[in-house]
Amino acid sequence: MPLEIRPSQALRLWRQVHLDLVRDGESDLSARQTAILLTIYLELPPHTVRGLAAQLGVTKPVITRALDSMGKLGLVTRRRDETDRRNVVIQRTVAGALAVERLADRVVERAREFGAG
Amino acid sequence: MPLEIRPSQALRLWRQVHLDLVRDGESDLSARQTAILLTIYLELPPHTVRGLAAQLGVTKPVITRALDSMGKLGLVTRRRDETDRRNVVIQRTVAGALAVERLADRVVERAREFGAG
DNA sequence: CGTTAATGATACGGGTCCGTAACGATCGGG
DNA sequence: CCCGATCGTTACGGACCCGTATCATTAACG
Repeated sequence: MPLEIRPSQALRLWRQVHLDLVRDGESDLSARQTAILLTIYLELPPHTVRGLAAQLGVTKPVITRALDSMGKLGLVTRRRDETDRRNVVIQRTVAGALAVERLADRVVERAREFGAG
Repeated sequence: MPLEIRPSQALRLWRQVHLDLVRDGESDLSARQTAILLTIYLELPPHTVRGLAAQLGVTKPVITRALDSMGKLGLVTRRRDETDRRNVVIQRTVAGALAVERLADRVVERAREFGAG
């Protein structure tokens, strides 16, 4: 059972959530960072720098830097893979899970406000 | 009749659309710019720098610069208000309307793909 | 008029992000 | 054992964005 949504509803939803993010000062995350964060929290582990770069279609430094900044915010953590020490495994954090959950609630909340548009 | 959407659906939708934007290189727009663009195309004109700044809760230079860059991309245009030449009226463009429409279709398309999640 | 208020644009210093290229660490196969 | 391949990181130069402060232009009003 697909999720039915009209173009005008989609646009109003997109605008309102972005307005919320800007106003609450949570617009620190770029589109890339958002995609990375949600991939980490929605897709099955393990997540590596290379894997994320491939999924997003960007270069590895982009992932490394995004992990740096999101790590500073406490949203993710890195750990060396002991079975193959070349790899780095990206791990979730409590703060990151909360941030993702907050975003979901925001979208759900704003969607509910919109009647037939 | 509100738009019913579950948190997990919201997150998958948010992730997938952001992934699309990143992969197609349309992630040039920051969260602020997205909010500005959609405000211009969804809310009733006229739009001024000051009005947009107030709606977003940001300073005027943010709007000026966003209009500069979005103007370079052809998404919006500025015109002096002849009745009060201090004001600048932000106007829509064909390219901007197409970009907004494309975003809407993207969201609708991705939403449709998601079953009960 | 002249003064005050308001609008949008600009200058500046600081921060972040980008892609390319190079690097050190680690694995694996001959 | 060593050499190539792979992984993630860092260096570099350039571009963009931010907020504060300031500016020129225009309007409003005494």
